[in-house]
Amino acid sequence: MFALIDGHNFYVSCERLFRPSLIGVPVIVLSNNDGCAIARSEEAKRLGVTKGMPWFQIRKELGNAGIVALSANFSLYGDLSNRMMSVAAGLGPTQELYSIDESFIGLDGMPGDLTTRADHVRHRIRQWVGIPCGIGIGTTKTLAKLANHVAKAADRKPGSYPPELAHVCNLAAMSDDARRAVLAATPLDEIWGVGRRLSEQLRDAGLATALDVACMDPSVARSRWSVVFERTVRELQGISCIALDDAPAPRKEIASTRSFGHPVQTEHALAQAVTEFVSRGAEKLRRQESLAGRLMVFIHTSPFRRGEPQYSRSITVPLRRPTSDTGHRAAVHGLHLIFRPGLNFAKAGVHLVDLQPAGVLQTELDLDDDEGDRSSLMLAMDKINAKHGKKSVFIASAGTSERRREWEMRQDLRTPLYTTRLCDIPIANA
DNA sequence: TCTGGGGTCCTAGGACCC
DNA sequence: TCTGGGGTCCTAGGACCC
Repeated sequence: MFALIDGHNFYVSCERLFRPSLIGVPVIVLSNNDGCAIARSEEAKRLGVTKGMPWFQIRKELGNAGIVALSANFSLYGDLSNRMMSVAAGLGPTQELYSIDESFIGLDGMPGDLTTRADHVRHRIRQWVGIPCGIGIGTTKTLAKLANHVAKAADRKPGSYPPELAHVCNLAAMSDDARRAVLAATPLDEIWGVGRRLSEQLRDAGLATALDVACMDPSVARSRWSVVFERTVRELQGISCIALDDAPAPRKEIASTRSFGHPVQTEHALAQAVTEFVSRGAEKLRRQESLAGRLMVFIHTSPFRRGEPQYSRSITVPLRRPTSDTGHRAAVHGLHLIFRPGLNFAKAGVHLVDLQPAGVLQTELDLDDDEGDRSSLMLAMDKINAKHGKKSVFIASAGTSERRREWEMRQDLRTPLYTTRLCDIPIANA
């Protein structure tokens, strides 16, 4: 038995916690670079702001609708997520942190009425952390996910589902008929694992609802589509195929990529950006105690600028030996091999791949090592940055603040780091 | 003028090697 | 006349998730 807890319009709820004046107002949170809407309040959704809608388009179409737009404040969301998840953990014996605003809870062996218990946890999160949540319960993760959707829709779209399913929806506690009715009222694209493409194909095949998928023959799902979809069908039938993952394996790949605030033409500016991406990736690498065996660099122009020449290339560079060194020059060398002058570059990034645990690396004789062992330097950097704030020390070739504006992203509308930076903590006046 | 970032998994073609 | 098969690596792209 599984529960899925999620925070409603999570980023918007985090912002409203510290600015109650935003309650009842259409609010959106923008992606990095203030590009497009990644979170929307209910009011903003009702105005017609769609998922991923570009900010310039929102302004053009809804400029005078009173929408408040904010730049993403991931330090704030991450901190509130930790608080929410630690309270959510009280629902059952095991927990999987699925995303910043969602968590699966394993409920096997829990005595008593799970619906009531879930409702208590929901209220506790609301009271202790301040984030409104919904909870879905089912015998498989896919059903718990679907139940979570029902809990949300029953509250917000009157008539979509029976109103008593709002906030907490326990599919496992329903009669077979009631559960079938819920599945029959759920459209294809609300099924976990069924995206835009697959739901199109399923519609063409004559299916319309989650109930239709649940009634499919799994072997047909497999032969006509894929093993992944077969698993989805079985999960909807109540056969658990996806286990709770409460101890996730270390990442297989670490990416650090950014769109630029302005088009970038020079190799010099790209090299600064790429250098910064490597340091960011290497920090994450050290945090999970891994080393990268290879590194991939890519650059590309903006696919949205139709009239302009397009260019997109990537290159994978093997590292002389696995490393998590912030200052690694391989990315800059790779960049040099794929760079072409005379283009407006819109985005670049670095993927660290072939990750392996740092512990098992055999030491070698450093007969021709040009960099030497810099692990203590990295340790010192991480400590300084942890104590004095991000980027207190950094690689100079990533550019100093004066000269990096050329590629740095726009983020003009960010709220303070209310909970993670001392000088940003709000002061309440008595 | 202005369109995110970070993941996983899968597929496919070409180069290269034996 | 008749021109293999299997493997790896690299690059590229698509589908899905949040």
